[in-house]
Amino acid sequence: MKTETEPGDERPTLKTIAFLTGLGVTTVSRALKNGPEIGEETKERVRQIAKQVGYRPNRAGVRLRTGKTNVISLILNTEEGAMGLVSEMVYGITEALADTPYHLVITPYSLSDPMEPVRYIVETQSADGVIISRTEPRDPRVSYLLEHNLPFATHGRTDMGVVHPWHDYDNESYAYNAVKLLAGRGRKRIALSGPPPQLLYARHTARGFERAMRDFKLEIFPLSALNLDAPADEIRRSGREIGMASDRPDGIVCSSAMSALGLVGGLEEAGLKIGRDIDIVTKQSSSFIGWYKPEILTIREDFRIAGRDLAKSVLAWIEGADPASLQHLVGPESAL
Amino acid sequence: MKTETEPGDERPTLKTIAFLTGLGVTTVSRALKNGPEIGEETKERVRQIAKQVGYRPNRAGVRLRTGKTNVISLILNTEEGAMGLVSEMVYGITEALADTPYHLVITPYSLSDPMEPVRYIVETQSADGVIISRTEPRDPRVSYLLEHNLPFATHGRTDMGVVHPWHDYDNESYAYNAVKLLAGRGRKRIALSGPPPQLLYARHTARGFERAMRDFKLEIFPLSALNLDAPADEIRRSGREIGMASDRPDGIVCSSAMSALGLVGGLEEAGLKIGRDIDIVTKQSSSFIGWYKPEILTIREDFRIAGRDLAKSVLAWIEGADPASLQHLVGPESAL
DNA sequence: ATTGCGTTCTGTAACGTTACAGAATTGGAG
DNA sequence: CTCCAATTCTGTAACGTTACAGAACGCAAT
Repeated sequence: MKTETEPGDERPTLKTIAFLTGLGVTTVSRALKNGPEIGEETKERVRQIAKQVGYRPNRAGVRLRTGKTNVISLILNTEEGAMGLVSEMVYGITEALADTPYHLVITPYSLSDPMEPVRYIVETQSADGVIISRTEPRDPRVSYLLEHNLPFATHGRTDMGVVHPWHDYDNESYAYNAVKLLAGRGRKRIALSGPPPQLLYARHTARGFERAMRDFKLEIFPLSALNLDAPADEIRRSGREIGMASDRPDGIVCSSAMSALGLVGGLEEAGLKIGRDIDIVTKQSSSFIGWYKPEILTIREDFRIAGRDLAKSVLAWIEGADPASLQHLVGPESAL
Repeated sequence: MKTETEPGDERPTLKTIAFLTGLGVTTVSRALKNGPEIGEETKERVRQIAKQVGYRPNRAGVRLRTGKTNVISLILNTEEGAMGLVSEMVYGITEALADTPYHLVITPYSLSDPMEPVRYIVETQSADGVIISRTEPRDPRVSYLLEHNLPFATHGRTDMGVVHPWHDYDNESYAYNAVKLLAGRGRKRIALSGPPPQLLYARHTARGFERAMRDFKLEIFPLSALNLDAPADEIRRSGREIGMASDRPDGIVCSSAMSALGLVGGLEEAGLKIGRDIDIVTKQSSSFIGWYKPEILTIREDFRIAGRDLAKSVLAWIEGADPASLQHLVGPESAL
């Protein structure tokens, strides 16, 4: 016969439903998974009762039995300062995970050992998939995860002749469009304040910039030593110097809102008026630039879209999709 | 997706250690928990082997058996725009969780149903503790969690005659110090651009502001309709109007970096120079203000500390501490 | 000797789930 | 009527852990 009496007070389990329907636990389990060997009528009845008692599968039970964690892990470097990036990306990921059984867990790492969280996750099997930020051109985490068959997606491309899902902002297209914007406003001498040269997307940015400069027949104002990783006051000083130079540019393409702010600060110190004497274009991930200086031209980079896309790709890979089909280059103009 | 099963390739469990030591699984379990009924020598031997084989307890096993999830859930509103806040707080939390078995999972909610994630966590027992942001003076989530005996901590105080752990920035002290700063620079007519009045900390801010204004015998420039929730262009326009008023203030205390930027934009449009004609003080949670306008006076609000403190409080409550002892008001001057 | 007792260890069962092998019930086909 | 096969359901075992009730042992007190 069946089991003892059910108090009804506790969290409902398969057993509860089995008791209420008079079916076996196994049958209930199969029914809720819409298994083919269960009668349609029975399935419906089980589903009804399940909804009535508010059944929610116990994650620990599933995980113990099947090994499936229903967890996506976002690996974050806690030392990076990129403010808006993290929250927006997290929001995007949670959006993509909202109607799935997946949870998002944040796994931090310090620059002293970037491999640590990845190893932890693999060794303890604590996630079904991983999202990596701050991807490097040759990223050891990527090789490690591939070796251990753990699905993942990277924010930013790699350059190691290996295929995996990624999402990247189309910085080439950004730089091209930025120049185009400046050209449209009649600017002639343009400078580029790009990312640190060792990063892959510095190359993309430079390529788009140079292509546009050729296409629109503009003059490049060289700005070698300056990049986003420079300290605030240096960028600011650099802005002042640029502003005071006799052959100063009348347009600047900038790869981050932060450095744009620094430059603008310096340029204004030098007595220039943005929008009149010089135009500056920057990427913006949140709207705060508009709060202060609407004169700064902006092209959107949406990290929420990035998060959503990365999460979707990991899920797709988990479900067996071809990783080669999960690589997305998203430009300023496109919406996902 | 699955690799070949190699003999020593499996993840070690208690059974593995039991086999290696010749002990029973129970003994091994008790030994690793440093239980009193196990011989000291045995414990040491078990610990050694465990370390050797790299034993890590299986979370699903523990969770299924004991109900302990080792999860802290951070409940986030995905519609809020406060950029730096989230990432810094997340980092702070992960710091506090770093040397514990706890994981951080992000649970999002939309403004349309703030109770949803809290209910979910309680019903599915999916966390041992919860951290709540955007706390309201009378917060239904707080009552609900108290009712269901789930430990939690709130970012911001409540006003419902009920005791629970919280962490709050001392906005009264901030406003007082901000005025003091302006007074020290010889400013006489000060305006306050505070938080939306329905929020609890608007009251705190106003109190500190008014107290300082009395203490330093300054004149309040009234600024009724303006608060942080106003749209960007309105704040900007407001700044311009203030700047052009004949009785304009010579100092402004501002509750957020964003609105400070808007105001400064407007003031500069009106021809004022920050630091000469008028001084403006704002809270800053990241250093980006300094990137653009070093003339803006800033007082730090550290969300990383907030995250760390909140996480520590939740853990302490879980371990049985008195919630009344887990309430921290952190001012601009104090470090935790 | 027997009893009692503390110390140290052990086996069993259970948490909720699913894989698997098997059982009961149909409805035809022989 | 028997037999087969498809359909639908069931019980058992296992994932890794810990609570619990006990077992084996030495040792002291009766």
